[in-house]
Amino acid sequence: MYEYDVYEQRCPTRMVLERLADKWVVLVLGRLSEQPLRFNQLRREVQGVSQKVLSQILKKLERDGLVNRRAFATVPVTVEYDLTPLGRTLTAPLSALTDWAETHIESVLTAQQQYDSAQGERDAEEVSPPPPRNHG
Amino acid sequence: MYEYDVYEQRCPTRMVLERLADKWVVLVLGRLSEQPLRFNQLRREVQGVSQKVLSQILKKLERDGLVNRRAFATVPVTVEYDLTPLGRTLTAPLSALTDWAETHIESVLTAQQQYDSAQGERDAEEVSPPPPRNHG
DNA sequence: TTTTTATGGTTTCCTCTGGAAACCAGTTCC
DNA sequence: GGAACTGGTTTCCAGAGGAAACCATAAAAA
Repeated sequence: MYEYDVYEQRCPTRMVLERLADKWVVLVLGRLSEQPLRFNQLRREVQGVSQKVLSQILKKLERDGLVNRRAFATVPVTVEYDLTPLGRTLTAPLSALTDWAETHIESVLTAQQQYDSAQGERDAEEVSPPPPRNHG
Repeated sequence: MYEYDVYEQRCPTRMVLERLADKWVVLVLGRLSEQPLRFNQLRREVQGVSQKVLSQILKKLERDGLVNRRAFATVPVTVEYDLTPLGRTLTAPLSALTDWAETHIESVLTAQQQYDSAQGERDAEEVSPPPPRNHG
């Protein structure tokens, strides 16, 4: 509806897409969709995130209204993160992505092997002779 | 199935997710899902991509078996890109992402404004008194 | 004739982000 | 007296991304 279009460079929706289309964001929101987690729990679950990036991401997600941050006055301070109702509406779309990765990984690996092994043939690249249509 | 898990750092599915969870990849595949496009057509449609990044992405997507590249021996060479059957299985999951961005953009913008205007209050941050559970 | 436009890229340069690791404050465990 | 836990911030460096130039070729425009 309206004039929003992610393909336009300055559209706010583009900013949102840039936030979501990030490997760490997908993984963090995926874990939080299962249960609330604390900072270091998240860090261990999402293998490979640095502390810096994780805290940056959580801050941005909180600002976007996708993640909720609660601090408890325990001995070492306890901070718990969980999804907001808005963040929950992302669970299905994002898990569709990770699901796709896990179900089609074999096809992708096969394609990569074929591509790599056909390297020599592409060096003698053959272009199709007939022009498809004019382009001006 | 099996032992694939995107949350493990060295899992091949993680590599695939890293390819998909990229703003340019989402936009490129989104346009190609509508119709085959040539290089410069894509460049104009996906506003903001540099030529370098676009060619890098198309090469990787071709290697992953998601995109098909065909060259025609026209006067200036014509190169056409379109989705493979495997790439087509990504159309629904990816358009779910862009659709989310366009339908929830208002909520996100509102959340950002609230977050920014409540900046002063968070400087005097109040932690919840009761500890939720022990953590060791 | 010279300039401009188009094709599809590659290469160079520079900035900005991401990752690794150190550091910080406070308390409990050994 | 350290070591380890909590949740981060800061520093430093390498690598990725964006802007722009460059490449070859040909048609169209001036």
